[in-house]
Amino acid sequence: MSAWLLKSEPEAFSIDDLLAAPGQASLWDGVRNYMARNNLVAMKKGDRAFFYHSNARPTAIVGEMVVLAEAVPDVTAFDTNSKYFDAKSSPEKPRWFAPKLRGIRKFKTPLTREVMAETDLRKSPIFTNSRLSVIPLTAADTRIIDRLLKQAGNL
DNA sequence: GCCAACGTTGGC
DNA sequence: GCCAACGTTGGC
Repeated sequence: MSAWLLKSEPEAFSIDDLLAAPGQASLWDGVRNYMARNNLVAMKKGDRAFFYHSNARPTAIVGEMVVLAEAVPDVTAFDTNSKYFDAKSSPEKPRWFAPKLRGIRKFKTPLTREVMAETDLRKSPIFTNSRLSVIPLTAADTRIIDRLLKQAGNL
């Protein structure tokens, strides 16, 4: 089982939006970056995922999720009215995919980027590739995150 | 709001 | 296939 960090701008889709959705679940759609897509497709049912608020104050891990269903073609790419429309993706030959995530909890004390930067997480793509919106976490990364969350009383 | 870093596009 | 120009992301 793997763990992931998924970024979203809270103005577009926040942890509160996820927890308010039916079944506290939502497709993670609209991702239009190949590396991020490959990571979305690699996510397996039951994997852990951390919800990260980007372009926010503060930027932080704000909650925890679980992968409910593996990625299916992202239908927003087929919708000409969607801001995620992509003419190069079709139902016959989909280019973009979306897994389904379920929110488990929102953390009382978000784990800020600032705090993460003081640890070996500095070596993770969270810091070395800050533009990647779907990030695989190593077992070591996950241990650090769990430790920090525990310290802050979130787990 | 600025801008660095990075990804994508398109001319050649 | 290279690379300049351009667009976007996301930290600050």
